[in-house]
Amino acid sequence: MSEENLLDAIIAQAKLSKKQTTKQRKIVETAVKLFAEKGYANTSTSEIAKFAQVAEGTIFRHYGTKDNLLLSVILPFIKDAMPTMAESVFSGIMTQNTACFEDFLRALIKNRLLFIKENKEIFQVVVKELLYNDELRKELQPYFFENIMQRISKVITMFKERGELIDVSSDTLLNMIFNVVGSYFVSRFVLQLAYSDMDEEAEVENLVRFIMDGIRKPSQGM
Amino acid sequence: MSEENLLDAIIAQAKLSKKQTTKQRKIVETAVKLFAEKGYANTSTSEIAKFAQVAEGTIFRHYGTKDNLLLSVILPFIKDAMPTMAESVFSGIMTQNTACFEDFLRALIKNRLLFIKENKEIFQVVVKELLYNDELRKELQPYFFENIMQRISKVITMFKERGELIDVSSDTLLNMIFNVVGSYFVSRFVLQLAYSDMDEEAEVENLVRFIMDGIRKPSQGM
Amino acid sequence: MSEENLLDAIIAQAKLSKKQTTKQRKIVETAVKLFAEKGYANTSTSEIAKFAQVAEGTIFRHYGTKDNLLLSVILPFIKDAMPTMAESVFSGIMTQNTACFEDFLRALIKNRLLFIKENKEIFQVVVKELLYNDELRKELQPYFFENIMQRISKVITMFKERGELIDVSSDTLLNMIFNVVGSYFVSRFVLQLAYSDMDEEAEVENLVRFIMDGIRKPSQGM
Amino acid sequence: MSEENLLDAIIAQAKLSKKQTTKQRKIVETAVKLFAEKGYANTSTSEIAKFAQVAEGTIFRHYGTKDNLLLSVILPFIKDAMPTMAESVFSGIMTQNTACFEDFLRALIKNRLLFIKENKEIFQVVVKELLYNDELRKELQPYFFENIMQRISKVITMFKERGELIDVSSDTLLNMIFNVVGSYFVSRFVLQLAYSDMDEEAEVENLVRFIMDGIRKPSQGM
DNA sequence: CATGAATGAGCCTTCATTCAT
DNA sequence: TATGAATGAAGGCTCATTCAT
Repeated sequence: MSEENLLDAIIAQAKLSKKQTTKQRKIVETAVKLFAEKGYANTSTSEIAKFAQVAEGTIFRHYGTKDNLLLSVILPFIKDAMPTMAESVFSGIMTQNTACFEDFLRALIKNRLLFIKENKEIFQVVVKELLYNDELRKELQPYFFENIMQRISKVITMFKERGELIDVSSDTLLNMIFNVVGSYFVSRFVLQLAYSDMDEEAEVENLVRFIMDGIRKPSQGM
Repeated sequence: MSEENLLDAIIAQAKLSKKQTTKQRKIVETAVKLFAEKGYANTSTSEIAKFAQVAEGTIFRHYGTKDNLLLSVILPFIKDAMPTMAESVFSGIMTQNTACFEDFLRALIKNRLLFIKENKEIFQVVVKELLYNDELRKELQPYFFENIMQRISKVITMFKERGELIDVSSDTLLNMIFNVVGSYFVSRFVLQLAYSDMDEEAEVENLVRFIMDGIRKPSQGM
Repeated sequence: MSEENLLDAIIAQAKLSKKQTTKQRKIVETAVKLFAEKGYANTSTSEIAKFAQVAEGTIFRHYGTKDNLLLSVILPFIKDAMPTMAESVFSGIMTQNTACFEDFLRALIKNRLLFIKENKEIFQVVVKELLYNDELRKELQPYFFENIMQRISKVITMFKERGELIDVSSDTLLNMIFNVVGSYFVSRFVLQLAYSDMDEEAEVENLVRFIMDGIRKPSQGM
Repeated sequence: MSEENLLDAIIAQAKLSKKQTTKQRKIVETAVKLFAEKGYANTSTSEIAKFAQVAEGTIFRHYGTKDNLLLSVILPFIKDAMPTMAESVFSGIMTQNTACFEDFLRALIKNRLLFIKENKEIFQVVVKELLYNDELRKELQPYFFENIMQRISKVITMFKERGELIDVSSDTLLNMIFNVVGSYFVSRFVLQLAYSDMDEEAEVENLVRFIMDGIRKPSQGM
């Protein structure tokens, strides 16, 4: 889980992923499902092999180690989570419908919600392992900050300059937003708490509103 | 991790814990530390025995199974986290300084922050295992909701009736608050992200402010 | 030792046994020897592995559990002990040389004696475990009665109708015969008591004579 | 299970048994029950301690080892089984009602049946362990032969001289009788097979008749 | 005499990984 | 490339036995 540089791994991964055989795809799919269900540590390679209808040796022929299989599950997701967010999301979102920060926030949340809904199981794996596996977290953290956080940070700074946001450091603002949105995703898709009776649209709206305005009732007379 | 009722386990545990040996204490302490560091699944009983300077058999004489050792680590924390919160916190807080919901919220956060700071490692274990271990989560959830959530929910309802909070269901309000505060605790004590340059006092104040007022700058003229 | 049906186990076993590895054969051979020598409960899998010159894991790759290894030793013997006896023995014996019950009995004893002499060690294991292991006995008993006892019972009934045997229920007759023959096999092959100075031929003859005529000296004058 | 001489053990045992505390009796009673139920090898000392409501240490204070506890269970039974049989049975029986061997045999069987019925569980333990435990068997065998077999052998010889029994060596006769009677006891009290619908009286009578006369129907005309 | 905490060797089993086919 | 038999280290757990109290 440690050795070398993560980016190298990503690149190596990319190379391999070109010629993915049917069996390889089956292996990764099965691994995702099982890791999501029971966690990486509680899933054995023999189990993966059985459900993927593949010999156990085949897994190791392609991925070398179980750790590496985990990376092969997680990295493409991370790779996708970031640049997608970066490119299509930002530039795309920023230009048109984003008269104000609230619009940007709403668009961002909707965009990520869609992405995660389509990758629910991998999201579960990533969150669980990021929390559980210190090594992995340490490796991914800097990469994560540089790509996502900084980018959003810039947007926030921009809107702050426009005077739309309160006078708190951009990092702090970013953090608050990230926490609220992140904990929403986690409790919904990982913990799978069914607390709310709102529909999704309303939930997003509520999230946005909460972030923008908090919970205090505006004094009537004003 | 499944069988039986959790409350029974708690009771049984309480009974046993009366005559705790020095070795028993040592075992639990070591288990907490190692579980926090590397997670339950990645910590072996032989490792615990080694660091606790105890024969491996001794662990099983007292706790029967590794699973049960985990419970012996987690349950006292849970038991403390809830009633303490319930009693001392609520009644104590509610009477004096709680002219408004904001004061209640601030007191609550400070109180729990103190508690978690004093039990940092166990908190890590609890969070990690709650996320990682589905069985455990399912067992603890109802117990958790009934004790904590409902109680806070009542307070929220009360303040809503006083007209201090926006017109959103108490459950939703509770959730939003819980997410913000919870994710603060998690990212600070579990993920150990050192994002902020604020001191603790300021962080709490910022949290309270964020929950109450959001991030939108009040329009100047108003 | 309990779950499921024994016949299923036999069938599953049969399927697996098609492609038996050299190592597998070695494992079973060693297991038979050691179980016979010291009993199932006093033989460790590591010991079996050592003597079979196999990694301990190999045992479990093929047999899953120690219990299952025992079954893999016992079941083929049982399977062979019964149908063989049933078919070849009965029909074979019955037709030609069996003018009377005595001839049938003699042929049966000789046939089984041969079989057990060729499977002495497994016979020891079976007897010991059948006596020692209640679960196993309960599982095997019905199977045993239906296949062996009933079949012999029919023969006995037939000869009774011919008027060759005394007027006692067939079951009781069967039991007496089985006890005499069985205890002969057990004391000779399991307890390994060397009481007799007769040769085998004479022993069988004595057995037959005893069963047929008892020990009372015929009154001279008659 | 091996060291030293068995007779010494018996004597030592006798000494101890004089001042048997309540706890000691409880321990032996429990041990008998559990050994009978699940076999020596599958019964743990902690289990015995639990059911006997005694600390585990207490068992070892009195009996030193688990092996020795087994001996403490078995030896008194053996000691009783033999002399009792020897004295009261033989001399007692022989004089009065034993006009013929059949009477002697009947009396002997009835006497032992009574004894075993009163010591059913210990009998189970003895039989199972004698079969399972080679060491134990080797130790007890000579002792057994010298005390029981020889004594009965003399009686048989006597009746042979009277011309009541067929011309087969006394040892062989003894063996045949022992096998029939023994296997009856074992299948009834150890295997607990409920094959027969006769009452006990009839069963004994049948046993005697079988031993004396076999199963062949006497030819009518003679 | 009785206790029960403590021990550590040994047990059965799992599992990631290797390698000959 | 794919297989699956084989491995052996490591894991959780049991148990007879010891010993301080």
